[in-house]
Amino acid sequence: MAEKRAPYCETTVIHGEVVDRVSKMLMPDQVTASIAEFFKVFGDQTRIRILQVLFEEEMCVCDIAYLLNMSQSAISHQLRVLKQAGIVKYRKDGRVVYYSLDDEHIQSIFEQGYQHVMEAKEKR
Amino acid sequence: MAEKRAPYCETTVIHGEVVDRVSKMLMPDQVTASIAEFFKVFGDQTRIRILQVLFEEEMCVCDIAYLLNMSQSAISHQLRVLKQAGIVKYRKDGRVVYYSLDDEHIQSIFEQGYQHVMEAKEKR
DNA sequence: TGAACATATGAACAGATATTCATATATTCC
DNA sequence: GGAATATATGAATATCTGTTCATATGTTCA
Repeated sequence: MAEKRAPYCETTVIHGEVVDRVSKMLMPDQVTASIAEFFKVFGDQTRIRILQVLFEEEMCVCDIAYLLNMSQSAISHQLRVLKQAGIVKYRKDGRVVYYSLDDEHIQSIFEQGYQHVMEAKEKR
Repeated sequence: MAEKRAPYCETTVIHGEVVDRVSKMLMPDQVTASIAEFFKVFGDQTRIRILQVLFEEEMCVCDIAYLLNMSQSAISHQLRVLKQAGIVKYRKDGRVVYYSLDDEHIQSIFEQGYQHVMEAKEKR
């Protein structure tokens, strides 16, 4: 049984056994923080649009900016976020920098998000 | 060929053919916005921790707050976000409200995030 | 070497977001 | 009915985040 109360909900543990059992299965905070950090990258429309473009083809910064009708700077900033998350990689050819996907799982995750959105649409 | 330039990168379309082809495959903004909105929900550690708890078992607000050592209010606010995103559902039993998962795909998406994080760890 | 150009980056600002605090709502039990 | 309790919610606040703007970096080409 849970012996002590946290600073909150101090009056009673409503379901002590359940709490005890699940508390043993919790991931370290470091892991849950990393997972949240990873998904945060997908939680921005600009980055989703960039990824969608890169699913189709490797592409340079200027062309992405043109396609999405956004500033080169904005795209460059977001590509850095994607790069730091290990989601895209780049290669240089002269002064042109080509970005492409760096993780096979990304497309699958993306598609599951797309599916969820589409199913939610049907329900309405 | 792309005929006009966007307000940005006005000088040249670097790869006109690529841009033209991909531009025809872009999803509507409404869709990419929804996808980003969906993933945004996973982009918060508290919500990730709540989901992890609910993977194990249906649970009431007070117990979740206790388990995660957070205020009842904070948990309640986040459960609302999860509910509005169609990720969790609830049932009432007296004054106790039990939350559980409302989408089978969620666990799969979560696990892919977990895998990515773990693989990223190995690479270091 | 210098002009042109593709990209990167730091600072600043505006808008979004998570938690706290106070309080409302709704249910149970005496 | 009234006290206790589980949850929900609105407002306020502090922090985070995305874009813009100005500028730096690095490459090409004349």
